Amino acid sequence: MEEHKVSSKILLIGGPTGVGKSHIALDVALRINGEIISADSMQFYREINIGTDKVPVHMREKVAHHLIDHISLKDSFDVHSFVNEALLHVRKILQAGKVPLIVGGSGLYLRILMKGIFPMPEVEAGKQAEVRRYLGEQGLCGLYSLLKKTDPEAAGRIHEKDRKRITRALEVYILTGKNISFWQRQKSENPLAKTGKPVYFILTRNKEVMYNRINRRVDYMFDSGWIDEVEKLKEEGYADMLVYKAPIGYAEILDFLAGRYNLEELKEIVKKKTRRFAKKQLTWFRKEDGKWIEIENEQETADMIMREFMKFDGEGV
RNA sequence: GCCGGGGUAGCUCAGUGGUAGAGCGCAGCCCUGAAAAGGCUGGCGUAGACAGUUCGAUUCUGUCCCCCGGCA
Repeated sequence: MEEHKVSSKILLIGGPTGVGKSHIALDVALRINGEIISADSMQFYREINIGTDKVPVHMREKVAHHLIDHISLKDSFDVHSFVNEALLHVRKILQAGKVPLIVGGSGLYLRILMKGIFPMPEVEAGKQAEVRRYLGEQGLCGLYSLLKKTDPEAAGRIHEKDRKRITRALEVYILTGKNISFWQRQKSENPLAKTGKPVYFILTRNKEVMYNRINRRVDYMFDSGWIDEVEKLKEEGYADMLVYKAPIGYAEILDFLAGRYNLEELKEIVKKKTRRFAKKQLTWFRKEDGKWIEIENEQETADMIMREFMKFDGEGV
């Protein structure tokens, strides 16, 4: 308790792809003696680089960045693992007397870090895979009626066509003997608030500016050898994993390599998907209770975050 | 110049004698253990222009304009 008085503030920075989170976070981290924890569901993977707009090494040399390149595409990873690992880093950084900055665009990860995730008994990975495989073979209609029977509450919340959520709910029921609604009613565990005092900023830009930045960034990725990266991954046998994990652009480049479309079409598709992704992120972040900042100038934004963060004493933002 | 095909939503196109749809785009939204994933919702547009037939034309007829293919 006492040691939290000194400093237990945790800075969170979220926002859509391409707004400039990484640079601003680095700037702030340098000034407040911070370390960065990535909340980006794709920068975790060490095999994919160019297309994830990964924080470059020269930036990582200035400030420690955690949860980047720490797993392989072959590993399975999810929100639950993220929360555990992120909290581990948060504690370590606080203990070292530094400030943790959690930065990324994966809204779910940030939300769960703030609000916690419901507890569920650990299940054997092999058994889970088996159940998933079984459910994957069933017809959607049947799955949904099974859900209605075993968990009417969840069935009311989940759309009948949302196969992923229906499968997850049923998987929990089969593996634990209790339906997902039961587990979701249990009190959440691992809230970030137990570890420190989080301050949450959400960075945006004017939409037109944002879309222009995305278009330019995609062109730059292609100029930087993105296609070669994918070709090499394909040779190394990662094609299936790229499709499965679905980082934007990778599956599309595989299609391009297979002759499905030309370079110009490929670039257009990737830009379109990225723009749509940014829009989806915006929708997600609108619901979060962080402080919104529309970036006009990165320096000013960093200054503003600094000021607000220093002022912050644990109540509100 | 002649012959044929076509001009309908931002794009590609469907369809109907009673003033129009579908995909994509775009916009909005949902989301708690695969999340850069998964799902839902949203279409009044001078129907190329003008004239005619008709109670009524985007749909039929004529003229003109434009696009595409073939022949000269």
